[in-house]
Amino acid sequence: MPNKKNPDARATEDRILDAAHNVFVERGVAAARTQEIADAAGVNKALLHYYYRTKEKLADAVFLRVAVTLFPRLMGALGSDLPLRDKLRATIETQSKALAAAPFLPGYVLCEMRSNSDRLSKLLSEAVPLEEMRTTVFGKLQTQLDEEHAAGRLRPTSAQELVVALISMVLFPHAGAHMLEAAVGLDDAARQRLSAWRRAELADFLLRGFAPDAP
Amino acid sequence: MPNKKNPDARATEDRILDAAHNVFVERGVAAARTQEIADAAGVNKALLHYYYRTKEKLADAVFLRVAVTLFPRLMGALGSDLPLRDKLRATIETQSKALAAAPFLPGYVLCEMRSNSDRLSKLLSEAVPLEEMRTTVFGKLQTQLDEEHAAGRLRPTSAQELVVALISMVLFPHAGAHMLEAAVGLDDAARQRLSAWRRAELADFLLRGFAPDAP
DNA sequence: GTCTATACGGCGATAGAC
DNA sequence: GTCTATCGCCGTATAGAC
Repeated sequence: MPNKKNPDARATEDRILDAAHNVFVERGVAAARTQEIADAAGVNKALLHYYYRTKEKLADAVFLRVAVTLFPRLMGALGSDLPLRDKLRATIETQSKALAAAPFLPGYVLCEMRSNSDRLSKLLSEAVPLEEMRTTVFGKLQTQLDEEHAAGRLRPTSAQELVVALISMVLFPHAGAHMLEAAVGLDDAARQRLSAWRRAELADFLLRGFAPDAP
Repeated sequence: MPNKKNPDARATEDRILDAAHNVFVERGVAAARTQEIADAAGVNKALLHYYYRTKEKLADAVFLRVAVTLFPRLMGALGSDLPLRDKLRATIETQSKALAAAPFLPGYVLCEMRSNSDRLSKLLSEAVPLEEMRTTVFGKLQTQLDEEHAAGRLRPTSAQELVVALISMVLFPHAGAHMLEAAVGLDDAARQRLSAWRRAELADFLLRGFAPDAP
């Protein structure tokens, strides 16, 4: 609630959050310095304390905002009522667009969850109904996969298996960008070509992969 | 070279390196505390300085030992003279075995390279002939892919594309273990099932994926 | 080579004025 | 709500004895 001293206090809190987001995503929370965040937000360190109490709580706020955006987006696409192929294409398309806008988010989420999985997953599960969404989404998807199997178009396939394959191929080239650049020379241009390929081909690629042997 | 004070000085240096390895892999370098490393090695903090001067140099030593082990292992399998399908299977098999022994290494490498890619990739490229290995390995692989294409068994496929797909599907379930656990409920048991599936099926899965459309 | 003890610096947190 | 100033801790680095 703005007061007379600053009619736009909300904006400050948000500027801090945005600044923290940028610094945390770039450096990782552990290596990030609160001073750098304050500078980026154009405020004093003391204000971070005023709004967020501690660096950890600030990190939680940043993480939560990201996760609460990304997770439902993924689940929404996977849980739609589209037929299987369209659903895969839609999911890949949403993810690709999100990645084009923020290519480093997956790496950030991955790295932070790696060292703080307990705290962060608890945090996330308090904000969104993780379990419920998973059960309904995966339930529906599994039914589709079973139908495709019955129709002879897929081998027996678990929804989890398919989703992990999809996520791996979509996120890893970005999450592991630096690693892949060193290991296989995957530069920016190549990554963009790969992204274009995924949007056009990945759904069918996966369906071929899970298709039964030709008789 | 051991002296009379400690006939086994080399062992101390190695114990420190191993302890640092464990702590760095678990916490990430930025969040790791030298005290914890010293404790784990059963020595005093001062000895870390004696052998490695700074925490950063110690981190470099740990990273380098890991990277120098993993990278040639991958390239060795990919650069062998086996026919395509066997080569893929062999690569997957080596990687799977390495992952079974050290499931968290990919996440460690990924996260460290994420915030220190310049320093670390320079370090790595001074220790192993990155470029050369890549060119020969990818050259040979590309030839194989071209032959398969000419024989009508594959669509036009770039070696990089194939290798990135392979690495993504093998490493991501481990590197992003915590993230995937939260997002899709992938627990230890499921991860093991997935690993078994990869060893048995992934090579053929990829080959089907890159196969041409049925006529 | 290994230890004890300490110096040094920086970061997160906070008090208090405005 | 925002700032200046400062505290207190903790981690790294180092000196020096053995």
